[in-house]
Amino acid sequence: MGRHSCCYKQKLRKGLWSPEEDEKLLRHITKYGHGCWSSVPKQAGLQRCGKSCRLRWINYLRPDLKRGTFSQEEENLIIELHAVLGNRWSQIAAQLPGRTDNEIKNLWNSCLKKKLRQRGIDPVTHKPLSEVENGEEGKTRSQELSNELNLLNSESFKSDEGSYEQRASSIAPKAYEMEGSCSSKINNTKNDTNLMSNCSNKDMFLDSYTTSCQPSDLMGNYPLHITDTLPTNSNSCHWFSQTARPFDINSNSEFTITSNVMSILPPTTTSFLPSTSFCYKSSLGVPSEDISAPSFGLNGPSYWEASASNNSNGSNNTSDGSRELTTTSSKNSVLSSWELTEEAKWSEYLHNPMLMLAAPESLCNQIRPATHLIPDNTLGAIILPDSKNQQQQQQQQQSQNSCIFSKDVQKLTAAFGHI
DNA sequence: AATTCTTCCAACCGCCGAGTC
DNA sequence: AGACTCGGCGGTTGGAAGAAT
Repeated sequence: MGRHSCCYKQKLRKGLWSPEEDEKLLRHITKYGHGCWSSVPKQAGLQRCGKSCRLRWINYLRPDLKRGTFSQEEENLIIELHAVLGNRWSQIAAQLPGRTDNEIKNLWNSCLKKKLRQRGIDPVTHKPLSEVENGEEGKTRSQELSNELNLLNSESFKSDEGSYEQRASSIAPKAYEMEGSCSSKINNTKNDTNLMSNCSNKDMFLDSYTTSCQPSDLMGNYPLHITDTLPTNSNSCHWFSQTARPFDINSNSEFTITSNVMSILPPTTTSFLPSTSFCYKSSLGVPSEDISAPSFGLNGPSYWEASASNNSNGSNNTSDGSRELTTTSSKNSVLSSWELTEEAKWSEYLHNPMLMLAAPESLCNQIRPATHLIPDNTLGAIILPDSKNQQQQQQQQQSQNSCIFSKDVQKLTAAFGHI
């Protein structure tokens, strides 16, 4: 492999980033914004090329990144979107707030492709393997994708030809059927939300989109109780998506979330807001104040583990069955939020939305919104309910979203009194 | 315990389009 | 118009970590 041309000019570092480099880059961007990426390394005192800095920021340092494993809902959404968009990872990532195209691409290549094949579905065409092998397809995949793109870009598609789920289901019906696609997490819900049970896999999944995409959801009136639906697996830090609002706890001491479809609505927050994850406490009756504890969402490469306490469990269940508010790195190390080391503190702000909100205004203001990940409005509009007044609905939704955001901030302010 | 194999993912590479001069 | 820079994207790779032998 050759070195990128810009890296020939100077002797530039390659490979994994050290914590020191991360800190330099973070400090620089926090203070000055990234501006012109090519000038960032020089200004930040880094021996890296601008591209490398940009990539590092986008894929790792950005404060609005969601960490942790992908939920079943996210996986299903990726499959759906892939059926429509193909390998347009950046567009898929735009529908999954807090996820990067690189992450999604890796997930697809390492996991989802395999799963689809195991289910007898061709990961490229999203059709049954037998059908693909028989060569009965009249169209090539590229043709299909081209057609889909045209549809996506056409106004008629947006307004008249049905909602996204209808399109997706017509394009890739098989994708919904994988994994018993009613995600096991959902099906395991003790409370039996009824939202996603009692239906065929496909219907369940689609219904979850259709029914949840209602204005009321935007106001948090569509509570899917996730207390028992969240993964209790290995990596153990259970992350909320951008749509999860810790404030919902107040109602009944449980977190509630809206369904995944919220993820593909136009974003309502700026880049540093709670798209980052919250660790949660799963047991009932957790005082909401507990949530205010700063969770340290560092979930990075192994070198961070140097500052992490040695708890390989990661789940950290307590004797009473509740989970302590802990976080993990990707390697299952757990760093108690109360055991932060000095070297880790700077990144609290990065990875903890609560702290970020409480951070000095100057700090927040200086972080340039990650506009590259703001979902395209066109695509965002696709999943909105059919309506003659779609545009008006969009405006209303935006208004509502904005309203929600304002309320959330107000609640945060009230809760923490820091802002 | 040592070695080999497999998986996963962070990061790099090359290409492309847009913007500027 | 052509050269150049820059940002962005998708494909690919290298190596760390874990699993298997």
